[in-house]
Amino acid sequence: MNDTTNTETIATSETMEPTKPIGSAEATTAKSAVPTQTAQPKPRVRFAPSPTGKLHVGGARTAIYNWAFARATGGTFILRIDDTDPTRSTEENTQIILRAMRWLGLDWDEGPEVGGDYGPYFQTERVDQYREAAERLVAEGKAYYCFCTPEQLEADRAAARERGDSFQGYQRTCRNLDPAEAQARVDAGEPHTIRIKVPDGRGDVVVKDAVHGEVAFNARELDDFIIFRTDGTPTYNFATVVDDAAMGITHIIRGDDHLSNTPRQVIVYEALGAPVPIFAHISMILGSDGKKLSKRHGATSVEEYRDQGYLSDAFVNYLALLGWAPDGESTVISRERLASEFSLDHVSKNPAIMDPKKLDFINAEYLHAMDDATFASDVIKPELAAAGLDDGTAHDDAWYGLAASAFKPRCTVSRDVAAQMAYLYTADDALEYDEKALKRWVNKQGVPEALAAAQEALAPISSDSWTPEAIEAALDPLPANLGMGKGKVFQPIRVACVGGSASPGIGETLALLGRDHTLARIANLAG
RNA sequence: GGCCCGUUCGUCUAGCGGUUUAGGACGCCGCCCUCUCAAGGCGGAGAUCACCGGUUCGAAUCCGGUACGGGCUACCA
Repeated sequence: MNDTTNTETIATSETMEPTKPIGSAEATTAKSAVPTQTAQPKPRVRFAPSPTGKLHVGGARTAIYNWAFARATGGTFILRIDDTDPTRSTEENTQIILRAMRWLGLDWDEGPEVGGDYGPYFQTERVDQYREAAERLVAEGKAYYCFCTPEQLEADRAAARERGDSFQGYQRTCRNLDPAEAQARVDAGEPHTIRIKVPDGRGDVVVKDAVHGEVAFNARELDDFIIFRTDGTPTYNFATVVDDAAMGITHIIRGDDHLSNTPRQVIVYEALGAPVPIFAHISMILGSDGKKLSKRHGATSVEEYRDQGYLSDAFVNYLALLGWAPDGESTVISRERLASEFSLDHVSKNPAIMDPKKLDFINAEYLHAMDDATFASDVIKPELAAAGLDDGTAHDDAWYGLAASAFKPRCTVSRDVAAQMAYLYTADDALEYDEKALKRWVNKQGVPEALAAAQEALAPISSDSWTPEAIEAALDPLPANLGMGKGKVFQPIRVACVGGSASPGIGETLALLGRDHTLARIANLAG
């Protein structure tokens, strides 16, 4: 019956008309519209995660590329939840994924919570469509019932292996069963699956891929794979295609672990009579050892990165550039640029190793680019609150602004800030001193004199004029007066006030600490 | 086993037959700034473009093979 004996490229970009749902408003208006051949249909892309776990970095990058492609081309970005695996899919995971998508700032035009003309957007709610499509294919002779048991299949496979056959797939045992007889067995309740029929004489299946070019597969290597299981549920390779066809998806951007499955899916598109989309298979993200990213390598889910204090913009920036480059120069690229310049032809083919150091660098760039007021309100206050140090009312805006300018350049990740500011919130007599700092700077000759001199110089400054400038002006003459180096004088003061040898400039540090705490702490150490 | 994909500094990449002594960024090292730690400025090391053959006047760039890595080959997605 199928005699398309050709070796043509089938996955051409031809007419990529989205199949509009019957009766939709657009479908009726489209009919009356003047036929414009030149109008390039807007791309429709989708991100279709399975809620079998959290959103991991690889999935996040796939989502970012889909989103960016849609935005850059004026297309539509669809979020669909592929929850056909009932044993592993959970509602909780769905929520985690939606939350992660929102945190990443990847707004979807159609999908859960926003709806759309091509819904529903959960595969479990579309099962009728899969059933209907499968039965239609059976009726048209493009698919058939298979009564082989798993044991039988396993035995066939083993036998093929024994024989040394290069093909170890399904032997097409049930392919030529008489349709009427098969139907009778089905009606009698015999357990069965439904398999797609790879057309006889089908030449090479050529997958048109925006990042890999054209990839040819010999159709004879393709299995008559199962599209419906014995339990009446559709398999991934079938459900996805039915959905993508029904939703009018024009470009499928996904992980390259799917590349080998693509010719099978192309067979389904053809059986369905649907246009074959353009594919873009992007590489995987690997851990530092070049192996698949896993817990061993550190954080793998986007929520872990969020919790560690990475900025959404920076995270998206980093992931976007892991495998895509607008040019050879840009390292920091705004979301706006990503959304306007992204293109599939600059996506690299090779797997990318996740580099936490570079993520840190980019995050720091974003942090440092914030103005002080924003850093204070968006980073310092929430972080201090989360650490239980300050509910945001302990100081006035000027103080938080000063803290921002003092600590901002010292942070690479938001969460750094609370740890760095902790000494500003401990009780004066509970301050812990770093052993090495004490040894190196405090237990030295001349230090008691220096601390006493500092106290004397600072005491006259009133709380009202306790500013970095005033403090520095007061302390500045001390080294010369004491005949000591600056470090010899300032470091003991620093250790006395913060407990360690690292902090922002002495003026800023003491200003943030406040007059009373400063004098008390110096007195404590001078003892 | 079969089929498919990939391979440029440690890492992410630019490069699409001559303009390349292979460019940028992270990281690393050094110098400057400096009261510490950062930040910032300047500079440096770092890639025989996996390997072997071929095409060409000329190849990182095109072709073939090899090696190594990865994927698919499931009634997983």
